[in-house]
Amino acid sequence: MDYQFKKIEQDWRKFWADNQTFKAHNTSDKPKYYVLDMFPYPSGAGLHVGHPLGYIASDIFSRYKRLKGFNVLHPMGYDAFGLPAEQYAIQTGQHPAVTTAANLERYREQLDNIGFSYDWSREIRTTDPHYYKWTQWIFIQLFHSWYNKTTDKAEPITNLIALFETEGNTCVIAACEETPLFTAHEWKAKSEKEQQLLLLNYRLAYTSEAWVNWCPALGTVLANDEVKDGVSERGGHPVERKRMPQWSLRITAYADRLLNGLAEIDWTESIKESQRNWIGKSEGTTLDFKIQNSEDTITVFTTRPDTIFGVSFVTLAPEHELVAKITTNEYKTVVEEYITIAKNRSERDRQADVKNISGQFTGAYVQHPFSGAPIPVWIGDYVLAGYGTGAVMAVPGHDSRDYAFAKHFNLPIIEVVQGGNLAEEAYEPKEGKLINSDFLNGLDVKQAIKKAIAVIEEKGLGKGKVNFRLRDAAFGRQRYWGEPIPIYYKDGVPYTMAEEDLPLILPEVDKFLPTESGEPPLARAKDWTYSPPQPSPRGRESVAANTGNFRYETGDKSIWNVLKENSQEHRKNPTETEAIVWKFLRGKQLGVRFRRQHPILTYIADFICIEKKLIVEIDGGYHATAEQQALDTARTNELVAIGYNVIRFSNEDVLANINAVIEQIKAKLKVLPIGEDLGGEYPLETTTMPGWAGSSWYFLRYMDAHNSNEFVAKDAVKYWQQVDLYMGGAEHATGHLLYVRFWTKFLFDLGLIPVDEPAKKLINQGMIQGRSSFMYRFDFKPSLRNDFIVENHNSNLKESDLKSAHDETLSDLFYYTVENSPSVFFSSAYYNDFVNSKFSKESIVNTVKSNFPALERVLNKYGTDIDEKTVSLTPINVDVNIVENDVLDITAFKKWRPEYADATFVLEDGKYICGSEVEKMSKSKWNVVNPDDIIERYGADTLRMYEMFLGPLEQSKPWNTNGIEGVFKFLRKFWKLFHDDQFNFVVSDAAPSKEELKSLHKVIKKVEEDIERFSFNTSVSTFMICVNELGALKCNKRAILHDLVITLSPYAPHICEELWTLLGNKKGSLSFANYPTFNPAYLTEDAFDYPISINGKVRSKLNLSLSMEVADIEKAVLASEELQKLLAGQTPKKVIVVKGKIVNIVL
RNA sequence: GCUCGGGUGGUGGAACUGGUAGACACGCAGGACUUAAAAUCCUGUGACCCUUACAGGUCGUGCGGGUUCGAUUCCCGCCCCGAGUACCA
Repeated sequence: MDYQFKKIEQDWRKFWADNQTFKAHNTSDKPKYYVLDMFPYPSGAGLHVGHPLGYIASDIFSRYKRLKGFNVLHPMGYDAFGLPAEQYAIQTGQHPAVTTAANLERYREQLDNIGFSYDWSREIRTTDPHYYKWTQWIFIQLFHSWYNKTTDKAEPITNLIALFETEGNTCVIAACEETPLFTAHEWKAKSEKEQQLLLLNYRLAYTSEAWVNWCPALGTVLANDEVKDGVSERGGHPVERKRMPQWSLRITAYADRLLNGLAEIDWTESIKESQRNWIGKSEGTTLDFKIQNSEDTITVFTTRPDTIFGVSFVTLAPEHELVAKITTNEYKTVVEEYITIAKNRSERDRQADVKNISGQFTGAYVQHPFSGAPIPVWIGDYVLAGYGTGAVMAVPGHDSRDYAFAKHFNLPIIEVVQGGNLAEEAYEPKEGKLINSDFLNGLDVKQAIKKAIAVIEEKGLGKGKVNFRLRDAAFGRQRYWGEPIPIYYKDGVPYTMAEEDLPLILPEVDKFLPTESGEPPLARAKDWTYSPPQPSPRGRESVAANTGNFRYETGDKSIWNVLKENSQEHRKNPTETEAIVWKFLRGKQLGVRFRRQHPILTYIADFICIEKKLIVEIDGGYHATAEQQALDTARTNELVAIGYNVIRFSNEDVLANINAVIEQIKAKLKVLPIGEDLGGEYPLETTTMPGWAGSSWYFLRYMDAHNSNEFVAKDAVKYWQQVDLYMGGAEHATGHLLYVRFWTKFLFDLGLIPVDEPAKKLINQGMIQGRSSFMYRFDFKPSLRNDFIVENHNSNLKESDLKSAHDETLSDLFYYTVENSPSVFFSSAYYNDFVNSKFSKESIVNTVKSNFPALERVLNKYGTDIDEKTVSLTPINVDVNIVENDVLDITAFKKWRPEYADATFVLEDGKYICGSEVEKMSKSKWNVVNPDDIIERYGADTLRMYEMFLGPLEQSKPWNTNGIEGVFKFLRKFWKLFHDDQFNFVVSDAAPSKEELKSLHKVIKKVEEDIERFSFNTSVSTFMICVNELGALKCNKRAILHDLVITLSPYAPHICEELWTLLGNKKGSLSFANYPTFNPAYLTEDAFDYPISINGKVRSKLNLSLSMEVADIEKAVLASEELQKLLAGQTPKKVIVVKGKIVNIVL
C-alpha cells in the first residue's frame, strides 16, 4: 500500500490513548525532564494553524528527550477564565461555563489530531473548583504573609504580630515609609480593627485605596486601555480618576529578587530585558525642600543629585497631597481649574500627548537646600503621582522634560554640567565637569553624584534610595468569570475564609453585569455571605492556638479530610428529597440559617441549624434495617450528648407531605432557645481574581494534578522541581512571566517548594501571521458631470431601478447602474502593472470592453470621462482556502461568493493569480488556515514537519501553505524506502555500505545538535538530504532504516511508529527506544577538495589527502599545473593554508 | 525617543567559532513515462557580460567606510522593517 497517512495516524492516536503511552510517573530511575507549553485560552474560534507551532516544537523535544532516556513530564490544560466568554455571556445570557466547555472540547479535538504526546491524565482547567480551590488557597497564604526586609523573604504575618507585641514597629522592620512607628505598648492598646487595618500595610495581598479610572455611568473601574480621551471606550461615558479600595498583590516587595533572578535563568535576552525595563530599578536619593512660611517640606526623588545647583523650580504631580495646602490664595482658582482638567485625563492620555505641555504655578516657594534661594513650586501633569514621591526637582539644563517645561513657561535654565548647548536642548549625558555648583565644582558627574548623596545624608536632607517603576499588581476585577476572592468583611475589615471551606464556588447570578448600584456581578448572588467556622461544631482538624473553641473537633485529620470531601460531594448531588427540603430551609426562610451536608463530629448532618442546635435528617430506605437503626440511635445519642436535637424524617414523609415536615421543623425551632452568637453572616468579597491568577502557579499543579489535600505534594515537587523547558509566546513578557516568577518565589519563601524560579529555560516561538490573498476588482466610478447625469436620468433608468426611495439622488442612481453590472476581476500581474503605472486606465477599460460586452454599454456612454478617480482596481480579500499556490479556484470562488457568479476574470496564462499580503490571521481577512484541513489533506506528520520547516522557531513568519508539498513528498519518499514498487514491505538484512552509514550518521549527529539548539527547520532539511541520498542508493537495509526511524520519530511519530512495527519491533515501543549513538568514524574522510583561492576569490579546487600537513599542502598546491596556469608567471607573495578548510594565495 | 530582534535569489530559508554564499524546499523552465491527466523521475534555475559550444569573466548577503590573506559573520557611521516600552525624574 502507498503511504496511507489517514489510517496510520488514526490507528496510532488511538493506540497512544488506549495505552496511556505518555502518562508520566512521579517516580522513576530515569532523570526527569519537564516540558511545558503555555496553556491556551480556548477561544470560540478554535485553533488556527499558528497556534500549534510551539506545541509541535515542544512535543518534538519531549519525544526526543524520552528517546534520550528521560522521564518526561509533558502536560496540557486550559486557562479558561477570561473576558471573551464573559462578554459573550453578557450578550447572549449563556453561562460562560457552557461556552467554555464547548470551546474546550473543540480545542481538545484539534489538539488530538496533531498527535501530541501529552499526559492528558494530568489535564487542569483553571475554572475547575478542584483547581481554583488552590488558587484561592495561595491567595490566603499571600494574605497571611509579609515581606521581611531583614531576612529578605516572605514570612507568616504571625511573625510580624509577634514582633509588634514585643518590640513595636521599629524602623528596622517598617515595610513602607508611610507606616507610622509605634511601641509594643501602643500596639497592644489598639483595637482589633486598628490592628487589622495596620497589618494591611504589610500583607502581600492587601486592599488599599488606589487611583483608578472610574466610570460612574458603567459603574465599574476601567483599565487604562479602556479609556480614550477621558471617556469610556464603550459607550463614551465620562471617566474620572478616583481613589477607591482595590485588592493588590505586593509584587514590589520582590522587585529586587525578580531582577536578580534573571541572571540565573536561561531565557531569551529580549524577555529578560523587557522584565528589567518593567521593573525599572533606578538608584538615586530623596531630597527635602522646605516650604517657605510653612512647616511642611516637599520630598523629591532624583537620580541626579549632582545637578542640585541647577534646580530652577520644583514640580508636583496634580494629585500631590500638599498642593491644596501650599497654594496661595491668589492662585487658588487657577490651580483648582488646572487640577480638574488634569484629573479628567487618564494617565495614558497624559502620556500620549507629551508635546502638549501644561502646568500651573502655585504661588508657593521652597528654599534651596544648600543656597537657601527661593524656588517656585509648580504643578505639572508630566509628573506622575505614582512614581517616586510625586514631586521632582526640575533641572531644565540637564533633563529634557524639565527643559521643555522651562522653555514653555519661560523659567530660568542653569548650566551645571559642561558639554552641551543649552540654547538648543538639555544636556543629559552623565559626562562632564560640574560648574556653578558650589562644593561640587570641578568634579565629574559620577564623583559629584556620590559626593552630593554623601552631603545630603550628612545634613539629614534626604537618603540614598532605590526606586522601582514596578507597581503593585491590581488583583480585583469587577467581573463575573474569574476565581472568587476568599475574603469576607467584618466591621469593614477583610478576613480570609477558613481553608477547609475552600473552594469558594463561583455563585449563580441572574445577569453577568454590575448591579444597579454599581457593585460587581457577584453582588447579585443570593446569600453571598460567609459564616466563619470558628464556633461551628464541625469535625474539624485540631488547631492548637484555638483548641478552646473547637469543642466538637474530630482531632483526626484523615477523618476530617474524608468528611470534608464527602460533604462537598453531597452538596453537589443532593437526593431528590434533600433538594425538596432544602428549598424550604435555605436562605433563612424559617428565620434561622440552615446549612446542609455539614460535618459534625464524625458524621455529616443533612441539615443543621447551629444557632438552635437542631439537626434534621432525611433517611433513605436503607435506614429501615435494624442494624442501621442501631447506628442511627448511637449517633443521635452522641449528638444529644453535645447538646444537639435531632429530628428524623423518611423519604416517604417528605414525598407524602412536605408541608407537614416543615411544620414539624418550625414547631421544634419554636421551643428551642437561641444559642450563643455563633459568628453570624458576613458579606463576601464581590470582585474576582484577574486572568493571570490561575496561570501563576499551574506548572506546579501538573506535578500532582489530582491532590485534594495540598496544592502539590512535597515529594512530587521535590522530584519535578521546576520546568526544564517552557515554550510560549513573547507577549507574556511582563504579565504572566513576571507573575509566575513572583508566586514561585513566594511559595519558595514559605518553604512549600524547593525552587524559586518556575522555568530554567524559556523559548518564545514566533507568531504565525496570516497570508491574505487578494483579487482585484475593476471599479468604475465616473465623475458626475451635471449634463450626463441629467441625460442619464431621463433616458436610461426607470424609477423601478432604484433601490429605495432615499436613494433617489443622481449619484446613487449612477452607482446603482455600475454596481449592478457584473464584475470584472483582473489577475495580479495586471494589478501590479497598474500600480506601477505600466498598465493605463485606458488599457483597463479597453480590456474590460473586449472581455465583457455588457459593461461596454455603460462605458461607451460615460467612459469618455476616464480620469484619476473613475477607474480603479480594488483589492478584495479572498478565502485562502480556495487559493492554491496563488492560483484561484474560480469554480469554488463562484460558489463561495454567489454575487460574483456572473463575474468575468481577466487571466494570465490561463490562470487567475491572486496577490498576497502578510496580515494578522483573522476571520475578517479570510486568511485563517485550520490545522484540521491540512491534516485532512496531508496528515498530521506533514503538518508537524512543515510547521518546523517554515523557518526558525523563534521568528515570526507568515503562514504559507505553498511549500507543504515538499514535506509531503519527503514522507512518501521515506515510506518508499521500506517498500518496493508494488508497495510491498521489503527490507534487507544485508550489511550497510560505508556510504549508507555516512548518510545515517550525518543525520544522527546533525539532528541531535539541531534539536538541542531548537533549530528544527534545519533538521527537517537534514532528513530530506538523507532520504534523498538513501533513495539514490536504493538503500532498504534494516540496519540503516531502524536507526533512521528512531531519529525521525519525534518529528513524524505516526509514520515512524507504523514502520517501526513493520520492522518487527514491539508495537508502541518506539517512544521509549534508544536514540542511536553517533559514530564519528563513519564521517571521517581521507581526502578533501581544497578550494584554491587567489586574493580571496575561489579559482580552482584540488583534491588532497586530509592527512597532509600544511607545508606539504602548500607545496602540492604550488606545484599543481592548474595553479601555474592561473598564476600566469606571477610569484605568490604569501600562501595561507587552513588545514581541512581552504588555501588562499596572495599575489 | 529608548531597548531588543531583523534586512541573503522570484519565494520560505541555509551557511554553528571569519574560510567554497545561496544547503533544503517551493515556484518556474525543459525533458522522460502516459491515449490523457494525476503521481513519479531526470535536468536546469542569483544577476549581468562573453561564447556556436567547451569554457571564461564581472558583480552580488540593506547603504557607506574600516580591520583581515579572506567578512553574510568582527568594528564604526547611516537607512529601512518588525516587536516591546514609553513624561520613571
